[in-house]
Amino acid sequence: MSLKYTLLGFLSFGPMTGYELKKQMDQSTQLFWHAALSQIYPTLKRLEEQGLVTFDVEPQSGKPDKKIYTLSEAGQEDFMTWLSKPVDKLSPRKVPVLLKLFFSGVLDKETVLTQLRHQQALHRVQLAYYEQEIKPYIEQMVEVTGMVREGVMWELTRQLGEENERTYLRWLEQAIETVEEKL
Amino acid sequence: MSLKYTLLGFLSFGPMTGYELKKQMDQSTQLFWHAALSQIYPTLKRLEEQGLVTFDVEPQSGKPDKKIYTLSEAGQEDFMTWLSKPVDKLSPRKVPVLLKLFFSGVLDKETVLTQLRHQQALHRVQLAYYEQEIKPYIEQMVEVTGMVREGVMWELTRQLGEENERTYLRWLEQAIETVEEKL
DNA sequence: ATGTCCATGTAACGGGTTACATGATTGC
DNA sequence: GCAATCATGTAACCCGTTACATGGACAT
Repeated sequence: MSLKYTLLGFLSFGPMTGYELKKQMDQSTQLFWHAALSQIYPTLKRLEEQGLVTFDVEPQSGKPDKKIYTLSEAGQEDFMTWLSKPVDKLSPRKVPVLLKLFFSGVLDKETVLTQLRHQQALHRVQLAYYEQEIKPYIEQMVEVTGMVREGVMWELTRQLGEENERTYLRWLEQAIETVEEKL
Repeated sequence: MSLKYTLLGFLSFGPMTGYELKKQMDQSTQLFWHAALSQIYPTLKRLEEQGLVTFDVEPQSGKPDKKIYTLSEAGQEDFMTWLSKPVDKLSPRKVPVLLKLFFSGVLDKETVLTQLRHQQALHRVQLAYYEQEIKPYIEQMVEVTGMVREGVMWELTRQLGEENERTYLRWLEQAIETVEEKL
């Protein structure tokens, strides 16, 4: 359901093609919402059928013609209604590693430590990504577009991501110690 | 795919019915893996067809007969193979609130603050749940079953959940301040 | 030569949710 | 009287992933 609003949301920033929407998502919301092109294209089609977006075709040679989507008035309204509504539930997560760790009491110490160290590597990369890629990207985006209010919210979501990674890394150190001692 | 291993995992603790498996999940893994009964029953059936579990029927009156599932040797093997394998990717998250906040630059200050305060309430409840329900539950479980090694891992996953909630709450306070000042 | 970027899509499949169906017992 | 607990399941649907298909431009 929320892919719909991701697309409407980005289109509220300006007209775009499906391909460009995908790139936008990859550079920003992919941390809390992502989708493949094979899901985006049919969804845009459906949104057009529902009258929430319209599109113009820009002919190209050698590539398929561009379909540039624009948010309609009905789409803008639908989007704003969704946006203003408070979220009343915590979103249930699915985290395969935690599931594995939950059952890892039967494993020997070394296998669990390997798993934890592996996670450390992954989360260090992710933290660096938040600090070194996303942060400047947002700053640049705000500068170029002048979207200051939006920038405040973008930066807030980025900060949560960064803090989550720090928490995870702190926990991993603690977890490694605990496993070394007690398992 | 991981529901399979959740079920095999709990069955590695001992024979159980589908209904009991659901209860186990609700009291422990639901924080990082959950499922409805309407998904659990067909999955158990499939696992039985694949020879990973077997079941005995315990007749009852007034209720459907109990189907008590037991992990087979093949199931045990499959489970252990999965368990030992390192997880090599971060699991992509989908967090509707963050998506909403990401696009909330167009909203007025008060609407965003309402959203954030609402989140505060939800996460305070969740934190209390980790501290006051899950923690004693794990302790009691270890005492009753003597599963000390497993208990170490259960407690570790709980601690991450708790820390995540604390991080979220800290971030919310910061976010509220930022929105009050800058939006 | 090989791979990535651009730009569109379809088809098959799998995972997961919601709704529906049955029916006795226990607690408020 | 009404909801929750126990205990099983099926059917329809939606969301999302993987694989497949096309084909030129440009970089390594």
